[in-house]
Amino acid sequence: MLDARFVRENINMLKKALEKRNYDIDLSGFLSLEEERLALLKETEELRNKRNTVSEEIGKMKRQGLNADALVAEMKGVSDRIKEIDEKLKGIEEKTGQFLLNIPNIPHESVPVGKDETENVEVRKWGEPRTFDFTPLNHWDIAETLDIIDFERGAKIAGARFAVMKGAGARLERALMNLMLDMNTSKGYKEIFPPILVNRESMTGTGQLPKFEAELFRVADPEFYLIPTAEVPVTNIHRDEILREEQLPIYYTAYTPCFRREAGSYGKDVRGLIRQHQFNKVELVKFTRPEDSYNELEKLTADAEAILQKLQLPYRVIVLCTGDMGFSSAKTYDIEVWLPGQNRYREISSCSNFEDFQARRANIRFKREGKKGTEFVHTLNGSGLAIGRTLVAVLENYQQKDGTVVVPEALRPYMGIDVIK
RNA sequence: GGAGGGGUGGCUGAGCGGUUUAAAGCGGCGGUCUUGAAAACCGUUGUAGGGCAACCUACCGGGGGUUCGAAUCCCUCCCCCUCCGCCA
Repeated sequence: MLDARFVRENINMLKKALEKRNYDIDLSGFLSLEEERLALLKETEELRNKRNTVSEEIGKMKRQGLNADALVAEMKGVSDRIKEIDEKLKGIEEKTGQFLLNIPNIPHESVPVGKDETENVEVRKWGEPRTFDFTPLNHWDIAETLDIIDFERGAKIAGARFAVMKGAGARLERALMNLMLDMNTSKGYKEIFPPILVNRESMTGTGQLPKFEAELFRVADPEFYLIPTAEVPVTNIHRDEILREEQLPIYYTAYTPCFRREAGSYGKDVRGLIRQHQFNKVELVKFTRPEDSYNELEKLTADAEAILQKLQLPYRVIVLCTGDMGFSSAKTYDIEVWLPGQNRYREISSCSNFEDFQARRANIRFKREGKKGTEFVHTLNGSGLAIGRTLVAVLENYQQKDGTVVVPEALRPYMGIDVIK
């Protein structure tokens, strides 16, 4: 969310930013609403001031046994007027609040301008895609032969976009989770295991609500939302808190299952593990001082990359252009891993700096040493990494001609075997 | 699921319709004293919005109501604690 005063004072800059992001939002109504709101605010505050002083006076008179009926009658009128104005204010604030909640973040100046994903820019590449002396298979074919992922039974038990992991498949899922958490915690990230059902306030705090309700699973009674990413519960750990400067930066890492409706993705990635309603992910979350956040974004991205390097999986890093960025983000790097079965790079991690966008919504502030007042922290997060997609990458990159899969060196202590057969 | 108790400033904890602009203590910060520290003593101590200076307004779990006036009374929702029941 952007600050109302900021929007008021930077309306032209905001217009340009929205154009770059392909957002068509009419800003003209906002300014007049704000004008009305501030005028009403001034009026009600003046009336309250009058009521406060006169009410005190009435109290004094009554204690002295004097008659205060005239003042009481007058204040009755003042109170009615206050009520009337507050009613109007509430209506206006409802409108401006909704308006602000639906404005996306402003892209950082270093983000390339572009209309959609075709204009994202590659930043770097790591590793050489392996050359095969046979035609590499898709992971679902590999998995079927090895009997380690069961899509049919996943569909029977739950539905489309669900899978059952079996034997070495289940073990591989767990091995990846442990490797990632071990690597992240060794770099100073504190391990968190949060609730995966959360309330409405938390979803609003990180920006999923109110705009993206259709992409979430919801439990009806009592009402909860299933998290689409650990970003939600972990960022909300510090909702409505004032942190001390010396606590920053805070690094958290969390494994959680993630749940996504994938509404509107019909026909996309219908086969395999790439796009599931339920998937596992290890997440990295940071809270930083504003002046540190872009440096921390580079470090966070590098920490996610380190896992792919450890697994010897080729990847590239791209910076998302203004037209392809997420709603809450000011800058996003996607890490894409090489998938021989699809002969292309696929997203395996998304690392973003939200600046103070989430912090303002979730009211996460900090106090500088020896300075008056508070400031919003900057929040960042990134996958480190999506486990299901990493498993796909391992299967496809380490497959052999005979249908078996070599276990990457780094995973052997966790798997207890060298080859999945 | 049943019964009861409770949510007040960084923490503990009073207040239960108008000298409370939220008492007191602890903690924090500044000062006096001291070679230094501790103790003692004095002062200070939240957040947000509006004017951006004095100042004003709001905030005692959230929302609504009664009243000239609400932390205090009423309604409603949420959360926490204790006991019973059930149960990983």
